[in-house]
Amino acid sequence: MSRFWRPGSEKPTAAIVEDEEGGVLFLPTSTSSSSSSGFGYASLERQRQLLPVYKYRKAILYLVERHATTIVVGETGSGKSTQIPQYLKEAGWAEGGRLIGCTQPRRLAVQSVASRVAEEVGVRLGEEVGYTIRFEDQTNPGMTMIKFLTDGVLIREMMEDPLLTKYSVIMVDEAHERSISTDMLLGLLKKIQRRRPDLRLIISSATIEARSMSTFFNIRRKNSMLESADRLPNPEPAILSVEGKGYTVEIHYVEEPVSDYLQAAVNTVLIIHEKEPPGDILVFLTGQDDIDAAVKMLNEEIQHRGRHYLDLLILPLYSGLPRGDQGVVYVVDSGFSKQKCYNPLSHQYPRHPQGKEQAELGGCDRESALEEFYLKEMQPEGIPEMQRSNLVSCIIQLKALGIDNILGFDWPASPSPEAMIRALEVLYSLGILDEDAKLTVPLGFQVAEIPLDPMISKMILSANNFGCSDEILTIAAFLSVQSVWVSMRGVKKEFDEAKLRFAAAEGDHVTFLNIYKGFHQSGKSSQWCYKNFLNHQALKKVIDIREQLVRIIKRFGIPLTSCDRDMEAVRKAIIAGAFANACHLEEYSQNGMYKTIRTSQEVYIHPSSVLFRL
DNA sequence: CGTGACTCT
Repeated sequence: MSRFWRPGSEKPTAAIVEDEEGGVLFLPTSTSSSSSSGFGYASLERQRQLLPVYKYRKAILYLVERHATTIVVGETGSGKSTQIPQYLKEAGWAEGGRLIGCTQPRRLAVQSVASRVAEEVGVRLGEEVGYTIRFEDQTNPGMTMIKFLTDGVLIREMMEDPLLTKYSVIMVDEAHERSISTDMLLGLLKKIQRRRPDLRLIISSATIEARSMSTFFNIRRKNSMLESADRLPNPEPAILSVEGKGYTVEIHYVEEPVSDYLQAAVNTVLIIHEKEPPGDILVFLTGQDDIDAAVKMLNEEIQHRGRHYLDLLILPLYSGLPRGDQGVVYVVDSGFSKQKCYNPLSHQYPRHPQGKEQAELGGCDRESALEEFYLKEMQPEGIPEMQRSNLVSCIIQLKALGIDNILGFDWPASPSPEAMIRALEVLYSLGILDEDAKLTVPLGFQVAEIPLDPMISKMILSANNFGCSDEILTIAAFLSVQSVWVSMRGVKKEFDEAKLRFAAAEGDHVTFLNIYKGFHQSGKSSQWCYKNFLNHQALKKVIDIREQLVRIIKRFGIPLTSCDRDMEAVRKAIIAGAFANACHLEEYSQNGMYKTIRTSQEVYIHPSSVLFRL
């Protein structure tokens, strides 16, 4: 390896341009804009050097040394996520037992980036290079130098260590996604920076939202600090733009809008398989049900077409599944994504969230009018999630970190006062906050420590009064996974029968207890799940969450007690947490209409409930 | 008779 630039040594000779906001902007010095496609069988080291980010190695290290915050803008594929942490380690940022942290919004990304980096560094995952996600800590204290983690885990770590003293640098990746936890993390890191001027932040983003990020992180230091200012990093953020992708991307558009986007995506996959050279194909769809449906459709096609379709291996990939291997060549992007939209007054999620009526689809050979549509009409980013979400969990976490003035918190995107007040109301009515909006003792602090929706946490803590913590922990774990039922297309009758085997007259919560019992008796068998139309993966997650909850309540000194068949106790505990959602049946309604007590909102029992039409 | 946005702790 050639020489590394170390912090404190002479600055690199790259083109530096002062930008209007006082940050430093590096422009690419290389004139060759050619991008190589594919890395062939080059060595790992050679592959690293071919990544676009490699040209900016010195610049990045220089900026991180000199600036408290560095904003790195670069397209997917530039190598930011895998390379920058390694550059930092090579430059000495992990020396003296310090950690280089790199956050990702999703668990899958944490695992795959971490294992790639471990491979490049040439170490076993979990040693010098590790990762932490919920239920899985692959780090070795005293040994780990680069640690990948979800931003949610880093926020949790702040409860133990509010200034994150173990970290010398924290890189927040995918900041352009503006997820609740990323935005919250950015706000908290800004606060930490005031107390820890030595901490370096790297904000990594795929889009030029860099300017607003830069304004957000621009902290004016007080005069009292001027004396030591020459030893401290510049508080004004630096912006660095990484040009290039590292591989070529050809984009093809459909010529006309398609009526069935799923069928169109499936057809495109078949065309690529038939006509293009071999390679893995990644298809982006909006959710688990569409993914499962597409897998089924493709497998049926393989059955029909036979022969040279038999080597087509169809694999689903979503959060609920274990990680699949990488190595993608073709991408089919349906252009649709699902978003939540929260109304603080009605507390409802609209069934059809805002979105484009027409989808784009890669795969055909010619450019078309739809390309223009794609470029003009499809917004790259929407309203940050923070501004369209229920803030109950978010507020309680900030409170637990000692941030009392929620309305005055410095958010990257401030939520509406209505949404904040609604969340404060709910927390107050649950007894989690007092009249001064402070966490109550012990309830509020305990709720903050439980990694669940505060309503469910309240349910758990109330269960102690009714002697049913055993049952309520099971119910809480079920309420924390998507759905334990597998999606059924075409086998409705058998599905309904399977469900009836577990159905309880008391409702869905008690039904969960029956499923849990059955799953345990089966020895957690996946065969048993398959027979009963249950999602094995989801039930294993229920077990994991339940185990985590058992550990937490034991720490609080709450015993695990069962009420046996006393479902009255279970119902009382549920109501203690969920009373804000109480409704009453409209007596004269023909169609089983209920109205919420709080706002007289019309509601109906969901068709997936065991109480539907009873 | 008739449905379920996606993450994260």
